[in-house]
Amino acid sequence: MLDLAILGLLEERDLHGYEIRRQLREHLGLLANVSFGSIYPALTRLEKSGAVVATEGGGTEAPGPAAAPAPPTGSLSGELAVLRSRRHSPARARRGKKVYRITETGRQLFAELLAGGGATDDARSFGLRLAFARHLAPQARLALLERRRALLVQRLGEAEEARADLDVYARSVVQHTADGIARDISWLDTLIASERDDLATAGTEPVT
Amino acid sequence: MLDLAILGLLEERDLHGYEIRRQLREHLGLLANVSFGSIYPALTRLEKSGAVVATEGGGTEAPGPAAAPAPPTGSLSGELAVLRSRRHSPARARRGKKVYRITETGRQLFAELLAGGGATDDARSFGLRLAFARHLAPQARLALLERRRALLVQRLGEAEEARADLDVYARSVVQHTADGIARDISWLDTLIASERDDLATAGTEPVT
DNA sequence: GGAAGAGTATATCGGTTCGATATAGCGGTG
DNA sequence: CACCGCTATATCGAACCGATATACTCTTCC
Repeated sequence: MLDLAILGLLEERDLHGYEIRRQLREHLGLLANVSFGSIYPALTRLEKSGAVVATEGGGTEAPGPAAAPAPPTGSLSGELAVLRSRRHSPARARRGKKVYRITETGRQLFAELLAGGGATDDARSFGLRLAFARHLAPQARLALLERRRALLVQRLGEAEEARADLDVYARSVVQHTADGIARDISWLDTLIASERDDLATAGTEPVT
Repeated sequence: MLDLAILGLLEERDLHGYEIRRQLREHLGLLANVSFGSIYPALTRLEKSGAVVATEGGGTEAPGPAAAPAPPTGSLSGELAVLRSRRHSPARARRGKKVYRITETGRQLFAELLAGGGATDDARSFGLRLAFARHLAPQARLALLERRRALLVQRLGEAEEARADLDVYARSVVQHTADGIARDISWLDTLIASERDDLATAGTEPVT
């Protein structure tokens, strides 16, 4: 689900496809190494479903190397300005750069995906969800962590049942993977403890 | 690349689709949790390319050399299924059960995939390759491990470059992932050392 | 000054995998 | 004997990837 990742980035600023990919690779490269063959179809998809809108931005923005296409905070007027400039100066606009903005529908979808909506159990989805967990309510965050923990514990149990007649290499791979899951679980434990701590102190000491 | 996994299993005994899935889940469940939606197309694919042949139904064993579908030592359910089906439905083999056998072409393909033929860099492919590494020549095994190690070291380096302005959650995920890669590397180191050791003792002490 | 190359940007194609679903024979149990 | 769960094969749509095509812009070097 890279819809989640895209919406998460758009939640902070408007971006175009190329920038989205760069940000993902730069910040979450180990977690989500996405290709254009995924990004652009995903954006089209999201646009079709109304979660984002594309503004044909030919914006004469600062052409610096790190030029973030984020418009000034006056969002509506910015949008109009872009449209107007597009209308008035036709041809240029560096080959139809499409800047995407998240909509209200998109924010709802994001919240739903984040909370575990179209729940896919793979590590990447979870990692992505957790990476955007600051957009989640504290108790939802805790629920996410605990759901993940329960899943991993179950998986580990199933794996332990049938550790069978494997040769050295296969056994080593399986053992290493299992160790990795155990490590994930104890990592989750520290996160869960920290969350609980936050909840408790927020509850008992509302004033600092 | 689950072609690799399928061929690897068929390398040992003839199997049908359902059994292949079960074996994969049972033995390598953490590594390759495959669904039927992948298995059957893959088998069709492999059959079309001549890597495997399908023999309709239960009976008719051992016309070819050495590849009897049921060696008596295993006590595996596949064996039992074959025996059961043979006992209860002699000629018809319950709704066209297709048993697949690997061909010489298939063995070549397997060797090629194992050595890193259609090289995909994901963890699963590598895990699968290593799990079947006993079919590999010692130096090819070593090369596989070292290639993987180099890749992971590079990835880790790239990730370290850009550890930037992330909030607690995103940073935790990224850090945890990076730690996992570091752990993978040191695991590979022990495997590499072990392989080198084997090579050395095999070289200097050809007689045990 | 202009050719070459690197970087920015969007898009499509074929192929693989997944999850869900359909179908159907079979064994055992209430 | 009717039902349930297991065995077994198969297909569908959607998602993702890697490769590839296209085209514009900016810098660099001769």
